[in-house]
Formats: sequence, C-alpha cells, structure tokens
Amino acid sequence: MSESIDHLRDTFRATGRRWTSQRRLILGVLEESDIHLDAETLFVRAKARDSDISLATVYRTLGVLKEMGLVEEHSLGEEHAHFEAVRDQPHYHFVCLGCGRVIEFDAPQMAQIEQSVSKREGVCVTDIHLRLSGYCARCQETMGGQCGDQE
Amino acid sequence: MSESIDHLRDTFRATGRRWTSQRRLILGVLEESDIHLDAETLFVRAKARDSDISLATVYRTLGVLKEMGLVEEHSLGEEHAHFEAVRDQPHYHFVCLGCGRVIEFDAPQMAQIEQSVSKREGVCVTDIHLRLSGYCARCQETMGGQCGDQE
DNA sequence: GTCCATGCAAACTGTTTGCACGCGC
DNA sequence: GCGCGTGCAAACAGTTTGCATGGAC
Repeated sequence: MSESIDHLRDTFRATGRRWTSQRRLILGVLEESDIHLDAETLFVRAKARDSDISLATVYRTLGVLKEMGLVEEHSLGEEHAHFEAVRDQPHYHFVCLGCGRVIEFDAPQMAQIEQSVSKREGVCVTDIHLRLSGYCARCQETMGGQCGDQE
Repeated sequence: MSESIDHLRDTFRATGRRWTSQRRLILGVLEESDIHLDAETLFVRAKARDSDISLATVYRTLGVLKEMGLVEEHSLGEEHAHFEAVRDQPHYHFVCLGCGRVIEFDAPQMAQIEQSVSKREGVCVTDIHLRLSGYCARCQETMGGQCGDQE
C-alpha cells in the first residue's frame, strides 16, 4: 500500500476493474491507518467521509483487494476477521489476551519449518498463518506477573 | 482424551459439573473420531445415537470441555471452527486448499520462535496457532505440479 | 429438593447475495 | 450505451441465549 494512488489506479484498470470513488476511499482509509482493522471499523471510518457508502461495498472491495494481493485477511481474535495491507516481507502476530494489542514480529525459523514439512509430507506450502497469544508486558504487570497459570 | 471415561467422570464431579448422558455421548463421539470435527459433524454423529440431543448442547458442552482444557478450537478453514481432543505434545496443522485434508506436524523450532519473541517483546506466550496452507502431494499431481502460482 | 444442564426457538454477529439503479469506461 | 459496481435489504451460516422443563446430586 506504499505505492502511489495513481499506480493503484493503473493496476485496477489493467485488470479490467473500475476505479470508483468508493474503492479510492477504502484504499485511503487503509493507507492512513496501517494497523489491523476489521471490516466494521473500516466501514465506520469510510462512512465518516462518505455517508452513503455501504458495508456490503466494504466487504466486496476487501474481497477484490485480497484477489489483487493488496490486503491479507487474518483471524486475530477468534471472532471476526481483520485485514491488513500487504507489506514486503512476511510477518506474524502476537495478540495480547488482556488488552487486545497486536505485536508484529518476524521469525526466520519459519522457513526451516516450512521446508521440513514440505519435504517430509510432500506438500507445497502457499501460505503461513502464525499467531501467538498471551499477555503483553503491560498486562503482566497489572496482573502481578504470574503468567501461564491464568485460564 | 486417552484417559478412561471413569477418570473423566471424576474430573467433572470434582469441578462441580454434572455427568450427564449428553456429555458422556459427546465425549464418546470425540474419542472414537480423533480427527478434527466441526460442531455440526459432531452434532450429527451424536444425534445418530440420541436423536433428542440438540446443537445448543453440543456447543455448550464444547465450551465446557474447552474450559477444562480437554479440547482445543482451531480455525482450520477460514469459515467455521474445528475442535480436537487435546493431546500430549503441541502440534500444528497443514490444510490442503484442494481437498481440505489436514496434516498434523510438530515443529521443534517453534520453541525458539516463542522464546525469542518473549524475550524481545517482554510478552508471555500462552498459546500458539500455526497453520500452513497449500496443496498436498495428491492435489499437486492432479494440477500438473505447478505450485505457488495458483491464487 | 436444589440447581445445573438441556431442548427448543429465537436472537445475534459477521458476512454474502439478489436486484434495480448509477456511474466508469 | 454497455456492463460492472453500488446501496439497500434480505438471506445466510455459525454460534449464543432466554426460558421453562428435567435430571444429577
């Protein structure tokens, strides 16, 4: 999502998709809030600027952007999906069960894991979802430091 | 779920929960189909033996079993949840996008990843969800072997 | 007898879809 | 002008919940 809006317009055109005001708006919202949003939040922020936009359009646009490889869908909490603009290198998520904070991290060891599974099982891996959950430093403090024994 | 039914009954009693025929039935179904089931499938199999059992009870029982640490919930496909009996060592999942087959694997490198994230970010990890997706050996054959370039 | 667990149906959440209209091309 | 994209509302899937009855203890 770091490429210019003009370049995106061309990408849309090149794939026979239309460059509509709603799609521009949704891309704008995604661009300026580079965190993980759910569809509802994205909808609210878009609606603040164009009160006529509908939630269905948000979902349909997110579907198109996924097809185009511009956004990824994650199930960060267990509930509803979150979306994020695709970045250069892959990265993974830690989700705090206390405050919901999301921390991103890289894990070079994933390449080994992927390789060894591919070789051992003869499969071909196209996608990796890794999510750690637990408690962030701040939430551990407010809980008294015991970790792992809460359920 | 390898412990005997009697031991489970005691665990229920000890935590002030009642040992009902429905819970026994659901545990029985889980035990003899040690794969990953969704709530609906579990419901159908249970209903085959007790036509009065309700889907709500299946969900409520799965909730209790999760609380007790006896089953885990996974989002294997992107759609609905899957449940599986908790085993000794942690393990992860590969899901085939072609046929839906689920392959389990272990990944000792996960311990390093967990440690390095914990140390670097000061977080405490209580749970790890790792899911690879792609195409299994069989599905790659029927597709002609090209891997990674399908959407 | 007490009170948790159940069955039923209705509610609810997140997401998708059918249809007529509108706008990008 | 053609046809995709949109708004709206209704449909949908999976899951949860309120309430009265029934069964475990």
